[in-house]
Amino acid sequence: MITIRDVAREAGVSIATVSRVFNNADAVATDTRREVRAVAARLGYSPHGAARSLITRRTATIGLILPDLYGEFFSELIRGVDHAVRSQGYHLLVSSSHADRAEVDAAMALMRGRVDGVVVMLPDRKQEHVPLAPSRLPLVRLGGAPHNGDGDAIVIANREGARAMVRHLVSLGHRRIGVISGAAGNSDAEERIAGVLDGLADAGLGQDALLRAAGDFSETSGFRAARELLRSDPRPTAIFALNDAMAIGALAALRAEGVSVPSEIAVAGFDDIPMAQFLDPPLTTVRVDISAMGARAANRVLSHLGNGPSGSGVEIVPATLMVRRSCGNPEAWRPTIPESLS
Amino acid sequence: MITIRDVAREAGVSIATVSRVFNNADAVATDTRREVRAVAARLGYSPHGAARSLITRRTATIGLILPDLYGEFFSELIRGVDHAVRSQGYHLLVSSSHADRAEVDAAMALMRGRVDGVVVMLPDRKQEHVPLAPSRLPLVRLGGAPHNGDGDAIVIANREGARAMVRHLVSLGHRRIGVISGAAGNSDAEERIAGVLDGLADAGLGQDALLRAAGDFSETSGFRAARELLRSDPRPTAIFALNDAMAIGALAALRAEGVSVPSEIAVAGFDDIPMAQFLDPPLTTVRVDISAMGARAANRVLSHLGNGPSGSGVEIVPATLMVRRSCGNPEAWRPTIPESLS
DNA sequence: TTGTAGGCGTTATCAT
DNA sequence: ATGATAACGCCTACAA
Repeated sequence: MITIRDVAREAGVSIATVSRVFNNADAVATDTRREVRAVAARLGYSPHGAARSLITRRTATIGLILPDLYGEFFSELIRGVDHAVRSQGYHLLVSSSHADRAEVDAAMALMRGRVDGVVVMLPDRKQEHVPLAPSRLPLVRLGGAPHNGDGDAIVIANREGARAMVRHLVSLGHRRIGVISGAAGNSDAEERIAGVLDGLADAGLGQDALLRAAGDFSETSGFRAARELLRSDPRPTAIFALNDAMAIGALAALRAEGVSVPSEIAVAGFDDIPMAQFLDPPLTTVRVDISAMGARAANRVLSHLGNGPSGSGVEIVPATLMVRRSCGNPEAWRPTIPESLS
Repeated sequence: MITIRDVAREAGVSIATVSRVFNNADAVATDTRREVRAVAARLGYSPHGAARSLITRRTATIGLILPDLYGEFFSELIRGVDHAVRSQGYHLLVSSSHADRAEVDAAMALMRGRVDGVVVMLPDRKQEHVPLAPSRLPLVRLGGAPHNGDGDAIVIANREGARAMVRHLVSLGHRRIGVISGAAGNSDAEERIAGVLDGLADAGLGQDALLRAAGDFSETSGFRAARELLRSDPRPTAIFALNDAMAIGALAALRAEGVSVPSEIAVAGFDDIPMAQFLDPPLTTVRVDISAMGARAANRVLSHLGNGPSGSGVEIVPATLMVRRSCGNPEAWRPTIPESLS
């Protein structure tokens, strides 16, 4: 390994000077600086991150802890976080597939001395109160319930979004709505259920307008749940899956059963799967800008590190109702075509 | 910050002993070990990563450098890499959005002392010969051309996949095939073009069977290119977009123009967008297991670090032709339904 | 079984 | 403007 010493020796200066050059300290003669840079380039030297952060007490890295990495949701999320983080000169340390709280704690412990702050998405509701005690790192929670005691958080407007969807469905004349719920204990799912109830209440409809079927956010569970809903009598005229993956599963089930969508049964989803807009039959969804959510979380952490404007508390990311028109109509595709081409 | 000293003092032992406990050294009395663990837990101590890796000369982290993070491709990729890496107790440092070689080099320099090895996906063909010189890290290239001088690499069977697709299209009777090419200079795209030519040659067809339109792997460019292909006379009976995103753009264009798919014009794609199978009109694609590709790359790096079986050289990930039947037929959806449910 | 001490590569504080 | 040197938190011979 080639160290700062090698550069110093080769350039005929002290290591302090080399260090100054690489830290853009001003008190270095222009000639010296140029010489050092040249030698460093020739030797292929670059500072050692670990050594630097040991003395500096900053790693220029933020950690991202996720429950799982599946589908476009996390792709978007990581992209948002990465973008925000890099724009401030930080690195991104990703750790995913943490099914329970113990694993999250372990991941956080492993991150000590590797990151300056961390964005955490908890896998489960009952594990939502993050222990700020052991970890003294700036921490921002991502997703989950809005009111969650202490700490910063970026959460989705789950309740409002679901409420808007139900109101929309009711306005289309639906009086019997099947809801495919999310993973048990998942607070995003629970918030959305609450929003569904809100929406029904808004419309003055009772619980009999609601048929529930259990899902776990997976496509397979959506397929299964939709088939179950079809067996109820009378069956629903609309199915609202609490995330897009399950909505897609539901579409597959309806197609398999020969049910036409949306004329016989309308299908709605929730989340952000950009490609959902290309699906046929059409899927009305509540869209969330996941990438922006990730960026906000990252910026929040960075703000605690002294970068950018500071903020704290719970921030809510809007969930917007996206209505798709019937699919046979070319107009329905219009929104997917860039403005400049239409 | 709470250090190993604090634990040592509190537990009434030396820091060496505490260190031994945390490194599972055997030469520690059971009582001592238990006591140290208890104190550490009470104090919320965990070893400092930077300090540890400074002396250990290993960071237990591997880096992943990517050109961009868009769509499910990278989600899958990261998932594969993350999984492989974590199973060996390593962390994952992600750095994306590197549009050109200079940025890749910068990212690699920044990673010195932060990672033990690195997986790099180059943004561009002419930048494919990675400089192993400055970086002494184990490095595995991901994607790109198979024969690329020195170094390890995991690449997609681009040529074979594209060839299979063309042969398939020809076997369906298509004699005029529009190809939407990929980003200029992108070697995956170039390999696929070569495969297309192979396929035509196999069928004894000349260049007149091929209509080319330029794309850049974006959905928008696919839309634009498809519209261009429609204007040619005679127009193609099949359109093969060199990745799925462009294929989706092409579908939108055909729909906008009122062309029915696949009866009037068949559309084919390339890559791995799992959701592509839910699209209607149906999209025949060459599927690549991106997640597995990421895992292989990671394992290759890890093998150079002494974990698992060693290997070297270029490894090729298969590209499989996935044929979708007509969409009006419920059978077409069958493959998307889990076995256990059908 | 446990403690002592040197050093990992860098930055920061003093001198000069 | 530059150089010596003490940390930073930890691991690991070597001693005890």
